[in-house]
Amino acid sequence: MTPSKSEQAYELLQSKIVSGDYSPGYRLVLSSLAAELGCSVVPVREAIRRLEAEGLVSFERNVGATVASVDATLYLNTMQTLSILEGAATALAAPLISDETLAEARRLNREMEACLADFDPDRFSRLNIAFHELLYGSCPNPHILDLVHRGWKRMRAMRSPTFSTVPGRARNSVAEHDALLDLLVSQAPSAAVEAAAREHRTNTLNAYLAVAGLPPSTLTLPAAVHP
Amino acid sequence: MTPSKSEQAYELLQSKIVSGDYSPGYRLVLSSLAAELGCSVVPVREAIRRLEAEGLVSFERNVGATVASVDATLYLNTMQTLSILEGAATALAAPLISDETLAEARRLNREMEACLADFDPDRFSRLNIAFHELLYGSCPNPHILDLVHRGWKRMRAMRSPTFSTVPGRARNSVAEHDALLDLLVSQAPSAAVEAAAREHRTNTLNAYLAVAGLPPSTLTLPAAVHP
DNA sequence: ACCACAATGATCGTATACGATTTCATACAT
DNA sequence: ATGTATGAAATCGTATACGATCATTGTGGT
Repeated sequence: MTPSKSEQAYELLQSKIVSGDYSPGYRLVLSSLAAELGCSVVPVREAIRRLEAEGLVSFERNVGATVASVDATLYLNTMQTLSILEGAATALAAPLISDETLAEARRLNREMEACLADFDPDRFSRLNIAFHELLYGSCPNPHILDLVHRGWKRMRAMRSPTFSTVPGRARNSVAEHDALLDLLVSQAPSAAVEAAAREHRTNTLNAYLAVAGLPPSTLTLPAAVHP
Repeated sequence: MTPSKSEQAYELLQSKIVSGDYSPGYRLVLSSLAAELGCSVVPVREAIRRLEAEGLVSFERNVGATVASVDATLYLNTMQTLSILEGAATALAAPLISDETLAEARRLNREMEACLADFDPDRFSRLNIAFHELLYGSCPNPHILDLVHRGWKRMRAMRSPTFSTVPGRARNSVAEHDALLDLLVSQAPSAAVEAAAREHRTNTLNAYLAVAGLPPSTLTLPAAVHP
C-alpha cells in the first residue's frame, strides 16, 4: 500500500531535519513545502503538527513553524531522562540478552576503540548508538524503548558534541562499555546493571556539563548503589 | 485570545475520553464530531491525530479512529515506566522540596488514611495523585514531568483498579507514603529516595499483577539498593 | 531623528467539495 | 448452509478557496 501523502510528508521532513538538511530555526512554510512535496497544504500541516508533538518542530499559532532548536538546558534535561530510561531498559533487558548478542556488542566496542586511533567521530557515534541499541533492544517493555527512541531522534538534530569537545571522554566511554559487558556476562543483579548503565550516560552528561561551565549538582542524579 | 477550533476540539475530546464519557472502543467519526462541535472536519481531524500521538486514540488509515483501549500488557508496561520515571523525579526533587510541602504531603496522606475508613476509593485515588504530584512537582527536569503526566493521562481512561481490586493494598500504600516522607524529612540520599519511590509504585504494580494472575518476573525491576 | 499608526503582503486557520477507500449488506453460486 | 462476488453507503484523504491574523514596511506627527 502506498503511504498517505501526510505520511510521505512526515517521513521526508523528519529525515531532512534529523540529517541536518534543515537546520534549527529553519522556517517551515506550509505553501512552500506543499509545492516542494507536490501535494496540498493539508497533509503538510498534519506532518508538521506530528513533528511538533515529537519536539522536532516548534510551532506558533498564526505565525508558523520552525525546526526546533535544542538549547543547553533542553539538551541536558533530555540526556538525563535518557540516562534514566536507558539504564532501566538495559537492566530489564539483561536477563534476556543472548551470549551471541553480548559477543556482538563486545565486537562493536572493539571497533569503537579502533575509531579512537583513526579519529573517526562520526563512525564512533554510529557505533555507540548501535552498541546501546543492541543491549537494551531485548527490553521487554516496548514503551520504554519508544521513549528512548523519541529522545534520541530529538537529540540527533543537534550533532553529538561528545567526541570532539570533551577530550578523553570517548576513551573512558569504551572502558565503561567493557565494564558494563562484564556485568552482563557475569549475570550481575539488575540493580548493578542499571547503576552501571546510568552512570555511563551520566558521565557523558557530566563531561558535557563541565565543558559548558554548568554546575552538575542540579541535573545529575546519583546512580543507584551497587549491592 | 480565543483558542483555535482545533484546540477546542482537542480539549473537549480529551476531557470526554479521560472522564470516561467516551469509553474505550467508542468510534470517533469525523463528520459527527464536527457537527457536534460546531466546526468543520479539519480541526477535528487535527485534534484526533494529536490524541493519537498521546496514545488516547487509536487510528487506522482509511478506517477511522476509536478511543484507545488499554489492555493488561500496555497497562503494566506504562505503570512500570511510570514507576521508573516517578522514582527518578522524586529523587531529583528531594533536595528542593520545602518543609511546608512535606507537611502538606503528610496531611494529604492522613486524609487518604481517612478514606480507608470511609471507603471512598474515588477520593483516595485523587488524593494519591495529588500526593505524588506534590512530591515530584519540584523536580528540576520538566521533560521527566512531562512524560509522567502523559503516562498518567493515558492511564486515567482506564479506571484505576488498585483500590477496589486489591484488598489491603491501599493501606500498605499509605504506610509506604509515610516511609517515603520520613526519608525526605531526614534528607536521605537520592538513591534511597529513588528506591523507595520506585518500590512503592512497583508494589502497586505487583499487587495488580498478582490479581491478574501474571508472573511478576518479566515486568518488575528490582528497586535500586539502599546505601 | 524617533515613535505611533495605518496599509500591505505573507502566511495561517478552517470551510467546503469531491475522489478514494473501506465496510457492510445483498445476491448468487457451490 | 456456507462461501464468494457485487453493489451501495459510510467514511476517510486531500485539493482548493477564502477569511483571519500577524509581521513589516511606509507614512505622518512630534
